[in-house]
Amino acid sequence: MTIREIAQRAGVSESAVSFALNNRPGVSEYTRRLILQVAEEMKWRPNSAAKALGGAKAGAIGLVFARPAETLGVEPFFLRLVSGIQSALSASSTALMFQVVENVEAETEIYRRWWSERRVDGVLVVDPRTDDPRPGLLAELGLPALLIGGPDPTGTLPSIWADDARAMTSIVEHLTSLGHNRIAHVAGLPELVHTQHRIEAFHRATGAQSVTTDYSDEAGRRVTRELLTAAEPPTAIVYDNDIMAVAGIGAAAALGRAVPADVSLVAWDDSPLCRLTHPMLTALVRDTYAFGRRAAQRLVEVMDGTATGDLEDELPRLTPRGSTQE
Amino acid sequence: MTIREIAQRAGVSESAVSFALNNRPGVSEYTRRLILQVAEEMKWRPNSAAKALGGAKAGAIGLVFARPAETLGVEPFFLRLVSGIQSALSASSTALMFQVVENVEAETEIYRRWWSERRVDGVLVVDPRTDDPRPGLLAELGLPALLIGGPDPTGTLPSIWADDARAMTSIVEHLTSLGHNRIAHVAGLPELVHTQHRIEAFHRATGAQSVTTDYSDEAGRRVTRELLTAAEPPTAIVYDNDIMAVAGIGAAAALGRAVPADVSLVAWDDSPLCRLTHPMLTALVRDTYAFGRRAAQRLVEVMDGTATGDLEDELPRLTPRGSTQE
DNA sequence: TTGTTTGACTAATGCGCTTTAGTTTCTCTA
DNA sequence: TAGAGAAACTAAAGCGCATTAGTCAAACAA
Repeated sequence: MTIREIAQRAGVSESAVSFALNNRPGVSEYTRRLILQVAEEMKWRPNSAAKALGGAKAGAIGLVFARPAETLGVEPFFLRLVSGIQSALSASSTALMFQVVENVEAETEIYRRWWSERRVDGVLVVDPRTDDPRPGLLAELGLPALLIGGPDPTGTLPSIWADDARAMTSIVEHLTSLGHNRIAHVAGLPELVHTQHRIEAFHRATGAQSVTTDYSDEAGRRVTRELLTAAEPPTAIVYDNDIMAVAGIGAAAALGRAVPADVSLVAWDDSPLCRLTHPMLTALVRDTYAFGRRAAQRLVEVMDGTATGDLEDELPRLTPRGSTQE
Repeated sequence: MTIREIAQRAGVSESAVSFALNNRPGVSEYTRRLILQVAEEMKWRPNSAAKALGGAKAGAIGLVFARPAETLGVEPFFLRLVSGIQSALSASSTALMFQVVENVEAETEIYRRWWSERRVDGVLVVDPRTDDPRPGLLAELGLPALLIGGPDPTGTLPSIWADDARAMTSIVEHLTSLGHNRIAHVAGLPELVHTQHRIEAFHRATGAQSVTTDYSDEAGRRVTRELLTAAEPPTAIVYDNDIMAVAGIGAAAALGRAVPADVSLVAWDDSPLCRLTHPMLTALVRDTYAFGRRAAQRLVEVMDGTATGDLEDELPRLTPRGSTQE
């Protein structure tokens, strides 16, 4: 199935076919229709390699997740994000190259490889970090990129982000409006920028310090136990992901504390997990699918130069369920 | 960074460079080393499009997940599998094209597209079904494929599979050895082949019928409630995934039934979820990472013709925890 | 009528690589 | 020492497409 066969069948030159298929001037309306019809009949599809070779476009974007193997894949976040990304990509029939690696170093290596092999036209970068080597590298390589999850502290890459600080403020406000004044925050990985934002916003709103963790259920359990057995235990706890919140609800039960009577719990990020507990977990809901979709759209715009700078996504909203009260 | 520049720098022809870089005969050892050194210095990487265009190999394999948007991504299965696949692929520097779609029809469309655009050299197919349109299509297209999760009922595609029937038997044996004789099985989607295998094995071992569901927490809760409030409630329940088992443990608690004193529960597939409950869930553990790895290796072998037919993976093993007893 | 412009189309080139067909040099054998 | 054969290397073609530079005829202006 090549362009040449179409040309033969239609009795025109290869160039005419190329013009017709790409909606370029140079063929009459009649010939264009004829060619399109023949191509349709033959179920022709452009060979992506040939296209990429000539036009210098790969027709694909890349996404890398850097996670240690053991923390892989508890969160529904990924699939939703990927799924949203693809919903935007399918319009421009762009493919997604996806890779899971152990750490950020491996991630940068993938970027180098993809770009030098011209496998992708751009990449989506997730989980911005403090002292992140990726923006610098990507700028140096000239590989178009969009940072998902926060304005680039170095100001190098364009980004799309949700306002974690305001979201944290809204959680704290919800809790204080319920009468809580001793609130704790079980944060995630300290090296992530959005963790910093949450911690700072939490500090501004409550004056209290957060505890950082590795997002694991184990950490959620341990920190909850420590908090609840302290001299002045908090009356409300905010967890940076759903896994820790679920672990926390278990730890509270094991200590004989009633949720929400003795302590209220809030999970950052909703998932079916939050509805599996008793009581169900109050959660901060984000539309990750839509987020991924918008991110991909924005990357496409960045790639063809029609957009630069940062784009703020909609604010996550709190969905109160049984785990908060008082 | 093209092969031509390397040729110029090294003072040889482009062909010589190509021979050297691909370890083909036709250049002396001395020249080969020289060329490799120059390539190394210039940090050259082959342009994947050019390579694909000439050699008709895309250097990538494909993986499609067909899931309705709302059931996306609670399971850790996916990232683990992908991660394992990539660990095998990185050796041959093959890329992974990944796509999430709504249903099997969309999945077949992706296969058509990928193959006609020559974006992939082969695909991994997951979740074999009864009346599955995919093996037929893939055979017709001539797109190399490996079925993950069960021998192809039509005998068309080579596959890699774990023995679900024997695994089910081992679970039932474990439960009967604990003294249980009224066992129920909350199965997953009835159209999946492995569900059928489990149901049949369960029937052979116990004489009882299974209940099929959509894997959701909601279904797990509902079925558990129905089972436990029946005239002769089971003393043990086997769930086809972890989500339903967790929902089940909640439903049992809501009905005032103690686990494992009143009813024992077993989850098919382990995950951190199973350790979040009280008591922790006895689970059937599979090494999904290794499974993915082996699957990718096998697909590579299938693609270059060194392997055909089915490959049985290791048997999942039961890890008893607090939820089974008596 | 002649020259110019425009539209429709074709020929030819190149993208970066692999591969086949040649060419040259060197080594071995009789 | 001539001839054959192998080894090392080069030249050239081709993969499928996009793109640029032509070609040719019809339509237009002077």
